[in-house]
Amino acid sequence: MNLAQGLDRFGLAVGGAIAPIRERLRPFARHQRTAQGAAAALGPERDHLVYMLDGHAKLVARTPGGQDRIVAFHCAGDLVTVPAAGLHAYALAAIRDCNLLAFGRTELLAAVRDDPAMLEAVFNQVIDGLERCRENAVNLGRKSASKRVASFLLTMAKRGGQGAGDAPVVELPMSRRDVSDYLGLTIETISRQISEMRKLGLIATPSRSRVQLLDCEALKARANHFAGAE
Amino acid sequence: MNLAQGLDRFGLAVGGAIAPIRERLRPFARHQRTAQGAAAALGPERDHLVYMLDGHAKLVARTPGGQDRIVAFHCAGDLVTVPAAGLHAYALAAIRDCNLLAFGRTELLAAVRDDPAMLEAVFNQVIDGLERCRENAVNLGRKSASKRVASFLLTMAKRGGQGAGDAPVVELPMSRRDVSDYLGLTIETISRQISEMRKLGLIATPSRSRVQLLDCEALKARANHFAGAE
DNA sequence: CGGATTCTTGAAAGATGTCAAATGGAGTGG
DNA sequence: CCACTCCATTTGACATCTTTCAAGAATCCG
Repeated sequence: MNLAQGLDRFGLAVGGAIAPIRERLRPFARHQRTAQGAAAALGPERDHLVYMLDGHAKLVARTPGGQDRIVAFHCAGDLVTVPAAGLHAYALAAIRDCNLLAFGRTELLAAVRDDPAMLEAVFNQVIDGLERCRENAVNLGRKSASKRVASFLLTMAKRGGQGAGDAPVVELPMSRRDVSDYLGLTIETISRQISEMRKLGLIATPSRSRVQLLDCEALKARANHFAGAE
Repeated sequence: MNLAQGLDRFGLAVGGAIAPIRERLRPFARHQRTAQGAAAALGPERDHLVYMLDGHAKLVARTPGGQDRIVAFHCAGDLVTVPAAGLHAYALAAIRDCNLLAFGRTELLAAVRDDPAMLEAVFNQVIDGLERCRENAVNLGRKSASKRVASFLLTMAKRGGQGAGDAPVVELPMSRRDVSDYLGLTIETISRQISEMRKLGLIATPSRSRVQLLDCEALKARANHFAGAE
């Protein structure tokens, strides 16, 4: 997804006109290019909102123990809320090269305050982020690894939009390590789950970073665990 | 915490004047009294924002499998974002009798749009909710039960504000079942953790719903697990 | 005071984590 | 274009932790 399309998503919710929006926001934002593997340069002392023009990124929380936990994955068009350093230090790290627009929380609000449609778009995106975080929390609270991984694949498929009808191919730009840090499992467990699903014929793995969902219904059943105890 | 104090929190962020705020919001809100054990009557078809005047509540996500997972606990002064029914059906259920102000997402935005301070207060509260959800997600992603429970107690202590200096007493208005649904553990595991911490002298349990934190530093160490692998 | 619910404790089974080694793919250089 | 090397991923065996199932104790409420 390119810059124009990225802004388009933002623009659609707002009401259409793309160029004017970008121009309005520019004075309040810092445009930033972040190379794969690097973290966006945001001061740790206050909240930020980052609009992703391009690329893929992960929001990482570093625990006091020094371990990294991934809180969210984001792609072009997302507005990412990056908390100031509190109990955990947060960083937005690029999985693939990224172009970002970084706002201070207060500044973004000031920028969109006078434009009701724009304000609503920002509000909606923040709430979207909250709802995704909640879905993630629900997923993490379920114990079994099989449900977490199946649910993860389905979520990525929905967001990726590679909806090739019956058997969509999902791009996983992040490493197994990232997936494990996101799902609260080890890379070995992830790998075992992937293998098991492949043996069961639920998925195929054409390449290291690609997964094809062969049987979405069965995956949903695996994720939701109908009927039985959860 | 009573109604005035509840609004006060909201009011403080806004800039002080309490009565006018309540009056301004009233036309857009539905005031609702929810008895202990009951769920707030919110239509499932759209997002809501609920301001808690009073009481304690839990935000529950019902999975397709029919199991309940608790996504957040809330008390007076909180602005709770309640998502429309999607993958999970959400409900705001009262742990103790509650007085609520329920807004549609769009209506609340319309109500505060013209008041910059008010708008910022709402924005802040939504982002607060997001950040708490993230902290929770980080906590859930950590494997060990001891860390989850220790972290939970510390979080509740910070929010409860019963800061009796060295050994704060934390009120846990929710049942063990609720805690287990929140932390993704079984009630037995919760109970065992509580017992172990008591044996270690980290906490005392004056009553079923009260926990006294005898050694906060040790609890923090237990929660964060300094140095060693996480 | 008594019943019922909630919480606690115990023992065994299952699942995931840990450690170690082998495999395979991706990219590099010849 | 092919071979080689490196590193992420996969697989295996075992230890550990949580769940499960079952029973007993404590607390709350009427």
